[in-house]
Amino acid sequence: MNTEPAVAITARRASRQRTAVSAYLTRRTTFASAQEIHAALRESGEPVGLATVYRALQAMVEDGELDALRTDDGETVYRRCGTSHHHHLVCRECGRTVEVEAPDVERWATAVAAQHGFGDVVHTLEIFGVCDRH
Amino acid sequence: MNTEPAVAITARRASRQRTAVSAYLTRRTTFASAQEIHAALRESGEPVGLATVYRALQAMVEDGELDALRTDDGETVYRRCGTSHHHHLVCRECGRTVEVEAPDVERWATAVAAQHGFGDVVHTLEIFGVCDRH
DNA sequence: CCTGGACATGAGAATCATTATCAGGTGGCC
DNA sequence: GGCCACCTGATAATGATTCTCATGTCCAGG
Ligand SMILES: [Mn+2]
Ligand SMILES: [Mn+2]
Ligand SMILES: [Zn+2]
Ligand SMILES: [Zn+2]
Repeated sequence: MNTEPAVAITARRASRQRTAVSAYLTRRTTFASAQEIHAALRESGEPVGLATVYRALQAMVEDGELDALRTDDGETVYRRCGTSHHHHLVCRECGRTVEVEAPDVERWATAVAAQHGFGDVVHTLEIFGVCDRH
Repeated sequence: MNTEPAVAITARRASRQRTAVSAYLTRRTTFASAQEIHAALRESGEPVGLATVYRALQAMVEDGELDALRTDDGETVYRRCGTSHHHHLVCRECGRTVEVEAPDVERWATAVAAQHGFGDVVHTLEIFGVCDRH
């Protein structure tokens, strides 16, 4: 009989590059794009190939270590976030980000979907504004 | 003295092409991408340049005639929508879309932003699921 | 420790949606 | 009809992301 898991658990291997990307996002508190991370690491003397940055970010998102969101100018940005479901309040000026929870909204989203006969529901919710440091 | 408005009011001129794009989105009930619209119009024998499709969509969004949203595979899709503020419940399988209003969520978003000292707030909220025709 | 081989890296090419160019067309007020 | 600001569309450019593939390197087993 087959004792293998249906989907192989992707074994990640340690490397200087992945560590560098991960460490960068630990230091950083705002969302950052792959390009930005690539430039910053190169700057700081620990160069990592751009493709590798993309791969590292992708892996970390899959592993639930990072949240990703697409800016309206088409870049995907990443941030180390808490593991429980939450949304973001982001400053357009400085990028300052607050994680917010919204149980009422979660309930509302589920309920309105059910009312219209929709199942298997997910939602996206982000709030953008200007923080009080401006 | 200067009697001109600070920003010129963009005068839109009528054209077969704009009419075709507009009409297509009136017929259609689900979100559609520029590429899709371009192909459909060519198919139906009223060809419109791709750049023109993009320009028409852009203008209609500016004029508040269309809602636009970015799919997670990076395409922007457009839909003729109601003019009052609302959000979307979209079927992943067939694209069926329901416009939903959520005054509680609006209030919550404003309140949570204010609590954290954020002003000039906007938010995005979309719900995706699978509708009951599947 | 050693080693095989699966996994990772990175330079560069490819992809693909979108935007910019620019030469030629046209709607609409006079 | 004529002017001309605006519009069109073929094509090139852009830019983020992904793919390729030859080369490097973890690390589980031995
Ligand atoms: Mn987060
Ligand atoms: Mn809408
Ligand atoms: Zn700020
Ligand atoms: Zn459906």
